[in-house]
Amino acid sequence: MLNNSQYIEKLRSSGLRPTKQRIKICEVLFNTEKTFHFTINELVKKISKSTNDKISLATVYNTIHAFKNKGYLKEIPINSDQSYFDTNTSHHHHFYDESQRDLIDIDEADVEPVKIYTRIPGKKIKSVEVLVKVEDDKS
Amino acid sequence: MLNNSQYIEKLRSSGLRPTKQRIKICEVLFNTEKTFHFTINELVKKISKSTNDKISLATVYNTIHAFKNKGYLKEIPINSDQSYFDTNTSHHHHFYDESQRDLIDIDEADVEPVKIYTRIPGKKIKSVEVLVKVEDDKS
DNA sequence: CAACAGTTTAGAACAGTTATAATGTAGAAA
DNA sequence: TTTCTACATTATAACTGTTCTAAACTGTTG
Ligand SMILES: [Mn+2]
Ligand SMILES: [Mn+2]
Ligand SMILES: [Zn+2]
Ligand SMILES: [Zn+2]
Repeated sequence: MLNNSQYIEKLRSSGLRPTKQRIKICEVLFNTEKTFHFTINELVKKISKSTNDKISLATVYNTIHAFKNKGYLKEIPINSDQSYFDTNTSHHHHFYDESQRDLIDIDEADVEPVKIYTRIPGKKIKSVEVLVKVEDDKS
Repeated sequence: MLNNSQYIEKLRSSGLRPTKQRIKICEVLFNTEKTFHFTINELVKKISKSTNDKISLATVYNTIHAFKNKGYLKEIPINSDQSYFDTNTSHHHHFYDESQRDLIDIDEADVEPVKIYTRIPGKKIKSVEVLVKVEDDKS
């Protein structure tokens, strides 16, 4: 739940001018009670529903990538079909429901911190992500 | 390190007839000292190097997918650029070197088993995968 | 060996993503 | 406020990895 001047700040700090298209994208992404996961296609649909103006795909991709680079969005690797993004940028893990093709957050407190007893010389750890794939109980 | 009759068995049990193209693919995949990770593109290059016959892309994709479905290969979710596969089908985790775009196995013994204290009603866990992204130490 | 079901293949089609270049606009300067 | 310019938007083309197609080919079975 943010107001316009906060969107403008988010855009400026991502190196983007605050245009009306980008502010609309911000509203859809950040003016929500809860964080959520999305594909670009789903986001574009959400945007069309919430405005009469049409925003081009290129603008959506550009804005999403700028936010991702700035750390205002995370990309979640699921498979190679399409990109999944997350408006929850805190450190957390995921269930992936393969039947529903649905990503679900796992609260940080619900996962024992992952301990890794080996390193790669000359490399430092950037992130540790756990993906728990689930399916219908009966199947 | 397997012999031809073992490849034939792998193919048959995957629902595929043992043709010479598919046996060549088996050799490249399974006739190695160590397991390895690959993209389809890398695999096709490896195949061309090890034979004079050309094997079509469609045959490679079909065979890889049959092996994946049967569990003789695993797909590792990294990003949406392309699919990464693994001839190591045992339960293990990965480092992903973002500078080198390189996947590296983490030995099962080098990761504390991941404990998850929450479940999704009606769903059962299919897999738990840890991806540790690393980058050059200086950067 | 004949017959057929399954296989290979080149290339087309497709989907997601990125690039292009003409037109439009935000914001700064005058 | 008007003018100017760097940056943004857009439609659409290009690109890339993957899947599909349909004709030619081959392994297998009788
Ligand atoms: Mn996939
Ligand atoms: Mn990506
Ligand atoms: Zn999440
Ligand atoms: Zn591996």
